[in-house]
Amino acid sequence: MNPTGISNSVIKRLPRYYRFLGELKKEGMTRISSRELSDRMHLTASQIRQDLNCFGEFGQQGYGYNIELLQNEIAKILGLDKPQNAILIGAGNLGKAIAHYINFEAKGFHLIGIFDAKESLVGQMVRNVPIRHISTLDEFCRENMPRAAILCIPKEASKEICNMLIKLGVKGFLNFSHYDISLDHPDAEVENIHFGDSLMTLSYKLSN
Amino acid sequence: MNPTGISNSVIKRLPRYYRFLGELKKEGMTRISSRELSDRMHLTASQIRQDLNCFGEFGQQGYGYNIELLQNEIAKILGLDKPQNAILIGAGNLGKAIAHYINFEAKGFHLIGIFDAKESLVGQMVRNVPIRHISTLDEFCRENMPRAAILCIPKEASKEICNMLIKLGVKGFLNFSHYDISLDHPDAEVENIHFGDSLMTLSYKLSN
DNA sequence: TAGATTGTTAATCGATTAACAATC
DNA sequence: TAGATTGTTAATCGATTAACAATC
Repeated sequence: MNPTGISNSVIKRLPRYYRFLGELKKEGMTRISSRELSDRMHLTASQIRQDLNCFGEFGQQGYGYNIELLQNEIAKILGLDKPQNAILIGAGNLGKAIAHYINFEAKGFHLIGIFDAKESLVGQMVRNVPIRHISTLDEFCRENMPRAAILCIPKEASKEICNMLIKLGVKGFLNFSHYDISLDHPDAEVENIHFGDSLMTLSYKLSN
Repeated sequence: MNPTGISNSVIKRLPRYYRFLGELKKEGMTRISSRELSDRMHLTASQIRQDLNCFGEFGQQGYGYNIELLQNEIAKILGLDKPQNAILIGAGNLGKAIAHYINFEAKGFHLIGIFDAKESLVGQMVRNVPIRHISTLDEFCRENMPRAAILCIPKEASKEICNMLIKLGVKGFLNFSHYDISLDHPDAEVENIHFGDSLMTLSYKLSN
């Protein structure tokens, strides 16, 4: 369970609902029942209704759910309507890929700065955001107060930078490094993405 | 539950055990009790013992676990000792980042090919693996029989390529695209990595 | 032998599914 | 009104935690 009282399992499913509803909208559909949505997403209708009812009553008996309306509600629940400032640390291949391909605005964030330790990268623009030198991070944060940081740097660097960012008021992390933020900072909100772990899990599944 | 009878929750924790044991080894430690490991990893000792006992009896009463031995056992369980051939589809920023930074050999795989639709990339080497044109994928697979594919391409392309790869004998996917492989191919092993979903989850946590 | 710590069973907790009355 | 489908409560299932006998 979370501070909000909603279980993590439910929250983790919300983005997928959001995506599916977006596709249905694109297909020109306007309403859908929990039953039909469950068929499409390969879940149970029960689960969908339970999940949604954590946040309110968005459907109508005998009718189902209005797709556009429901998608908007989920957007609000996820906070997509109030983007928060985020910075990206590390402009190597991975950092650049993130900066290039992720539509931050559509995911609830506003990318306001990119930082790297490599002088040669400083000044380059990625999607209208300039890469700055890591030595200017402190000052930048004091001025711009980002709420979230995306860590695309190695483990050792992450520990130090993360410590600093938390002192500067950063509350959440999208963490690509192997540094285990929560161990040192139990109150930080962290989403870990560990490619290596996913590969090993896949290896297990393919080996057994 | 899995074909192997081990629950997914357990399997997902194995890579983290593996990483922690590696660090303990680096620190020069040789043994550890479930209690001390649980303190370091912020889990319960019970859970650690339960998890490990799914696969065998690796500890000793009154002593604990031998770190090196346990790490090796987990490596075997994960299949890291028998690397499987994998190919990477899409050599944009993300694909390149993956090819550059991930130590495939250490994660149970052997990267044998990289493919892209962009002619200008063809022939470039990434870590000794040449980028090939996507039109040669079919032939390459027939000759080299890769077991796994990493999809770093957009949703639409993924659907088509994935279909083809499964026909060519690919069994597992590390999927960065929004194409929902399991819906069309229930028997494929899939690990999804959706940056966007993780960002939205983070947005939720920072908004509530 | 006494102390420590495992492997394993039993108890608890939480998440998912089923059922159904309420209602559009 | 009758049919459909929700919201919600109850039942089931699975995962985590606690307890403890076995044993090094």
